[in-house]
Amino acid sequence: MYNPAQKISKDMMKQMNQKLVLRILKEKGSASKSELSKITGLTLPAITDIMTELELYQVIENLGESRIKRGRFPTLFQLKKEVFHVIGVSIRSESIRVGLYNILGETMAYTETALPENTDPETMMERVNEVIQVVIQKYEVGSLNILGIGLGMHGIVNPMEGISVYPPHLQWENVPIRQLLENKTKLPVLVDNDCNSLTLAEYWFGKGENLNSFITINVDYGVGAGIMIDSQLFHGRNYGAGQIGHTIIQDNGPLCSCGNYGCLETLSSELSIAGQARSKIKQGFPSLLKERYTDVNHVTITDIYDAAHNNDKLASNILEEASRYLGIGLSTLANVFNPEKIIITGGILRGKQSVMDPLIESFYTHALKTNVEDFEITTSGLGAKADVLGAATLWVEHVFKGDFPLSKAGKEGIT
Amino acid sequence: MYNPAQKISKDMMKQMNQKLVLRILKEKGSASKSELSKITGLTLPAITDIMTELELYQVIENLGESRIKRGRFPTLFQLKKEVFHVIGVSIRSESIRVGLYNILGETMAYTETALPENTDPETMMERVNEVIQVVIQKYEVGSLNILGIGLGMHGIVNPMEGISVYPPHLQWENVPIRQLLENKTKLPVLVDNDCNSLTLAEYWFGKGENLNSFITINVDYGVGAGIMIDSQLFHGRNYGAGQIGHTIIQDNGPLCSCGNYGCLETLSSELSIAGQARSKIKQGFPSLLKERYTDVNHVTITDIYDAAHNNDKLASNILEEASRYLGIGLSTLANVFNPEKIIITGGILRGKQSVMDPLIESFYTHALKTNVEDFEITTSGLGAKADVLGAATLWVEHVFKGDFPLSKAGKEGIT
DNA sequence: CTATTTTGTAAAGTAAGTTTATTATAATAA
DNA sequence: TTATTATAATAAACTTACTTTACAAAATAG
Repeated sequence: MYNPAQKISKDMMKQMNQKLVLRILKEKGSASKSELSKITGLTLPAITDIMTELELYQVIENLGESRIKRGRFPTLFQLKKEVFHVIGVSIRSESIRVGLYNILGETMAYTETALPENTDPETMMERVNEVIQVVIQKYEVGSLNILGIGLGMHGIVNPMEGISVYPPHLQWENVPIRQLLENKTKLPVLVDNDCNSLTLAEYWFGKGENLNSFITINVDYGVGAGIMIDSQLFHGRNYGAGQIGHTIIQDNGPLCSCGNYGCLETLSSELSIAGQARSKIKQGFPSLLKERYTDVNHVTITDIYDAAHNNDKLASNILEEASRYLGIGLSTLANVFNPEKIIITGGILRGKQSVMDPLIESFYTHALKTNVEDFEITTSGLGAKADVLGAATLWVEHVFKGDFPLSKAGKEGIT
Repeated sequence: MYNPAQKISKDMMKQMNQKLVLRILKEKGSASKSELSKITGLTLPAITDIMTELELYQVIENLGESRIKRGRFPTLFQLKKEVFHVIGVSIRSESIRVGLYNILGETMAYTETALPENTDPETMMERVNEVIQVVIQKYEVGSLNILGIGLGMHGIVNPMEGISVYPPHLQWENVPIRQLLENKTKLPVLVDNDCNSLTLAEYWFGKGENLNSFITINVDYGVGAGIMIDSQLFHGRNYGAGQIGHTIIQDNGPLCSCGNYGCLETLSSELSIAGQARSKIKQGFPSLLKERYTDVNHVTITDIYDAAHNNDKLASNILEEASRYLGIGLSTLANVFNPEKIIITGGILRGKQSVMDPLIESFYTHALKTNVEDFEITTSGLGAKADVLGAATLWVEHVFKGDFPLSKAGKEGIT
C-alpha cells in the first residue's frame, strides 16, 4: 500500500495536546495546571487555554485546592467521569454480554443472554439491541451521556469499515456489523476483534497500563494474541495480525482445522485439551474423569480443570503438556516482538497453577535470554468479564487517542 | 516503561511538513509547488514558504519549467543530491565494507578489506577509520558534504545509545561503538543492527519502497528478520525484535547453539545446511561434493549451492528441506504480523530456485490464507552489497524522517 | 485577442503556542 | 507585623506555521 502523505495541521496539534492532558488526568486521577505544564512540557498559559476549553465542554471539573509546603495552593482538576459513558458488547460462542461503563472503566450495569436460535447477522444484532436497551433501562438514562457502543467479535474484523470479515464460528462473511447495529440502536458503534479489545482493556485498565509494548494472549476455544506496539494496537495489513494459533510448533504434529499439522491450537487450546482428554480416557487411561461420566463425550474443559485441581494425574499431565507447548509459542512471540510484558487471559486461567507453572517454565526455557530481561509474563487481573470491558474500551481509546476533535466527543454523545 | 508524555509543538509541525515535502521529492524525483500542495494537502502559500526555506538551505534546486496542456507552466524542483552524502560501514564476519553514497542511494565509492587480526573494539574501529579515509580520498572530498557515517553490525545493537550490546561472533559486550568511531572519524555516526539496516535499504531503495509494513529476512550464517511496521522500523523493547532464528519449529529437533532444540536456525541457516551436508557425506551418501574433496570438512555452503545447480541430489535435497523449514518459519511471521510483503535477502539467495521454489511452496502451504491475500514473498533486488547501502541508509532515514530540524542537516554535514 | 485554465505570489488573517510581566497566595525569616 | 521567598495562575504582547483571499503571470483554446 502506498503510504499516504499526511500533513500536520494546527488543529491536529491542538487535538493531540488536549488528549495528552486528558490522558494524564485519567492516569493521575487529578492534577493542577502547574503539574500538567511540567509533565507535558507545555507552558502554563498553553495549559490554561486547554483547560478552559475542557471545562467549557464539561469534560473536567474543579476539585478545589490541594495543600503544598510553600507557595500558593494549586487547584486540582479531574475528569468528569459521568460525562462519558460507553456500552460494551461481546458476542461469544454461547452468549451475548452487554455492559455499561464510565470512562474510567467502572461498571454501571451488566446483562448477559443466550444467543438467538438463528445466528444470522440480522437476528443476532436484533438480540444485541434488545439487551442494550435492557442495560440502558437498568440505569436511568436521562442523566448520562452514552458516547457509543463498542462491539468485540471473534475472527477477523475490519475496524475501519466496521465489518466482520471472517468469523470462523459463524456462517458469516463480510458483514457490515457496525452499520447494522448503528441502524438499530441509533448510537455510534466501534468494532474490533475480541483479542484486540482485550488488549485495549489491559492497556487502559489492566496490567498493560501505559506500557509501550506488550502482548495479550487469549486462550479458550482457540489461541489468539493482541499486540500493542508503541502504545498502539497493531492490526496488520488486512487486520489479521496476532494469529498465533496457527503457528507451527511441532512439524508433523496433529492435524489442525486449518489443514496444517502441529499448529499451536492443536496442542494448547481448550478445545484440543478436551479432545485429548476424551481420547485418552477412551484409550483406557485411569482418571477421575472416567469415574464421573458414563458417556466420555460429555467431559468438558471445566471438568478437566476440576480434576487437575483434585490431583487427577491424567488431567494434570494433559494440562501440563498443553501449557508447555503454549510456553513455546509465547517464546516465539517474545523472540520476535521483544515486548515488555505478556499477559495471559481467557478460559485457560481457570487451570490456575496447573497451567501457569509449566507454561512459565517452558516459556523461559525457550525464550532468548536477552529478550526476557526486565520482562514479565503474567495473568490478567481483569476478571471473567474483561471481554465486555474490552469492547467498551474501544471508546476509551477513541476519546483519549483517536484522531477526532474532542468537542464532538462531548456533544455527540449527549442523549 | 512509562510512556513519556509528548507534546506537539509548532516547530515539530513545521519539521514534519518539511520532511513530508522532501520525501515526496525523493520519491517522485521532481515536483512543482502546485503538485506538492495537492499531494500533501497543504496550501500553496504554505508550500511556497517551505520551499523557500529548503532552497535557502540549498537542499533543493530549480529544474526549470515543465510543459502542461493548459495554463501557466509549473516550475519543477528536485533534491540537490550532491548536498547529502553518507558513508555506510558494514562489519561482517570476514571483512569490513565501506561505501560512499548520495542521498538517492547511488554509489560514489566502495572499498572492502579484511578484518584486523585482533578484533577488539579499538583495533576494529581503527581499521574501519582507515578504510573510511581511503573511501573519502577516492572521491575528491572538497566538493561534497558528508552528513555522517552509518554503521551496521550483527547482534543486538542499541541505536539510541550507539552501543553494540551483544554481538555473538565477537568477544564484545556493551561497546559504545558510536562514540569510538565518532572520536576517530570526527564525523557523526548512526548505528543499528545489520538486519534493520537491510530493512531500511529495502524501504528506501528496494522492494519495500514506501510500504507500510513488510519484513526482511536475512539468511546467511544465521537467520534474522527486520520488521517494518507503520513505515517505522520496529526494534522491540530492548532492541531484540526480529530474532526469528530461535523460533522453535520442530519440538525436539536438533540442538541449537542457544541451548534449545529445533530452532529455525538449526534447520535453515547456511551454517546448518553446510553442517548437514558434511555429516551426510560422512555417512556415505553419494554426492558430487564427495568427489571434489578429499577432506569433507572443507565443503562450504558455496560448494553446496554449486552442486545443487549441477543437479546433485544430496545438495538439492538438503537445500530443499532447509528451505521448507524456512517457509514454515516465515509463515509464522505472516500469521503473526500480517505484513504486506516478505523480502528475502542474504547469502541464501545464491541457492536460487533450489531454495526459493520449496520455500515459497512451503510458505503458502503453512500460512493462513486470509493473511496472504494480496501479498508477496520475494527476493531482494539490492545485490550483494545491500548491507553497506543499508548502513548508509540509516542517514537517509534520519534526514527524511528523523526528529531533528532540517537546517542542521544541511549545515552540520559540511566538511 | 479574449476567455479560460493553471501556477504562483502578496497581504491579511487565524490560532496555538511562547515570552514577559504581573497578580495571588501561602510559608518563612527578619 | 512586615518583608521575603516560593509556587500557582493569569494577562497581554509576541511569534509563527498555516489558511484565506486577492491578484498577477503565463500558457492554450477558440
